[in-house]
Amino acid sequence: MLIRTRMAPSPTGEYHIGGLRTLLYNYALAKKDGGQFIMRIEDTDQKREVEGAEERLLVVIKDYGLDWDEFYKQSERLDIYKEYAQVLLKNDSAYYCFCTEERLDQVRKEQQAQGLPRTFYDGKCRGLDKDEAFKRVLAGESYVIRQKIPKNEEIVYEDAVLGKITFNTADLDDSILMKSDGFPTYHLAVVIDDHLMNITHILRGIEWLPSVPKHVLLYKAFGWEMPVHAHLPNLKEKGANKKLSKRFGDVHAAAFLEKGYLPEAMLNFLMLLGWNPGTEKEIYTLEEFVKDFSIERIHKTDLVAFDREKLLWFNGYYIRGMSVEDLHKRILEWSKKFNVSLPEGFVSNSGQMVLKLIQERLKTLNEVSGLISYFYEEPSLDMQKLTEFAKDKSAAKEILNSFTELFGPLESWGTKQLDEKAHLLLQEKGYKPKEAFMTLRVAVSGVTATPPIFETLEILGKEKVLTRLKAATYLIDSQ
RNA sequence: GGCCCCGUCGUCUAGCGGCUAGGACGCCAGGUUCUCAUCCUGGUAACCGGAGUUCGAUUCUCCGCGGGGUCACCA
Repeated sequence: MLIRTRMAPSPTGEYHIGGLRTLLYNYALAKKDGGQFIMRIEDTDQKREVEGAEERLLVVIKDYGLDWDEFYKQSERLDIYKEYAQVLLKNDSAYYCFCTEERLDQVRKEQQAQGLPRTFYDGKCRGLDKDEAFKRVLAGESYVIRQKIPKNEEIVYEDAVLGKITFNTADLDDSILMKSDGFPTYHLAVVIDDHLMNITHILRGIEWLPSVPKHVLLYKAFGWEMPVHAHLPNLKEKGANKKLSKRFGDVHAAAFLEKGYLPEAMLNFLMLLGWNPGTEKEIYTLEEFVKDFSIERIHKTDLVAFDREKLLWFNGYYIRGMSVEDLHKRILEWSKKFNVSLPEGFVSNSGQMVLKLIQERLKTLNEVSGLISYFYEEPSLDMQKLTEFAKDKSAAKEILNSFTELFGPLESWGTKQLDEKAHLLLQEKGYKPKEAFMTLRVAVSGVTATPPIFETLEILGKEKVLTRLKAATYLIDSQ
């Protein structure tokens, strides 16, 4: 039997990074043996729908390199849900309920006042005569359809990850299946759709676990076979037992892309949050993951920390592993997509020479600008930094003058020659490597951390280097 | 609070009765070195607690403790 899985997001906001992980697992399970992955938009709550959310969510999923084989929208399937709700009504698994929201609020308040451990529907309409109820419906009275939960019945369910779980229907409420606006609730729609779409496996967040018995009952009422269900641990912030929160950083899948995280790095990071191959392999392409993934190796836990430091490491790892050409191309595409302006010199092919120097220092693409700025614009010099490596101001100035005299007459300008000449100079003048090179580094770049100095000088070019040495010397003189 | 789930280094995890409890990120130290980064080497650090089963429990059972989820005309 071919495996068919699905992802069923609601267009109620920006796509969450945790959703991407669930999607990834479902995707891998289906693709592993040539099955299908289905995308289904669960837009049955008109009130919560956010303008443009559906489109953005589909775009971001594709931006991460994932795709689907079939696509559905629940709002276009309303007739189907109505039809199947009738089946439930007929076989006594559901009933019409005419209670108003005001009355339900009132019931809840009373129950709370009584100090009951939980609130529940009091079953006022549960025993209504069927013909009587139908007449009221025909008369145009507003109604919902509720699931008729059997009293005190054990429901045993086998979770593919968690194992056997037993529920009792006494803990369940007669929840609403069909809303008064004619839209189904999640419980009804999900069961009907998963069945009609031949979904064989459902991997979803563990927050859905409590609704399983309702679904079991629904499958039973319809006489349908229940797909394999498996519940996944949720993502939390590292160090806090809280769901991912903006307070700690990005939570939207799209935001990570904008920051300059690579899809393949993010996917690799996500794969290992709740699953592992049982070997020590941690670097995974999507293809390899699809091949190795299995439900059996999903970790049985309820919360997994989203370690942003490890994500950063993965991203740097993937950046370092790329060819300079590819990385350069990726950075240009990224800057275009997110309207990030880069120096013209960097955008041109010669930018690759600069990129080569900073590649191993890059963790996210948005760090590029900060790391390359002094190659393209004059750095602002800080007197303190400029002189702190030499004995004093005049020593710093002397060092800069020596380098100016050394570089000025040079006809060829390459890393190797510069290196040799500079070291000869140090010997001759008796400068310590650190004081000389750090002073030089600050003078030409404005910062204390750069790629190796001679490579930096080579790319900067003789003209710029001499200009900056002059500027640095002036600065010292002026103070 | 009722119900349900979970519990190995700080974090992600391996482990499926007997291991010096392994790997990765982080952190620390050393090496490379003019800085940063990379890279290499080494190190740090964990079985929630208590009973029970057993010759032997991280592993099985029970209780406790801790954490999480859920109790809507939201998904």
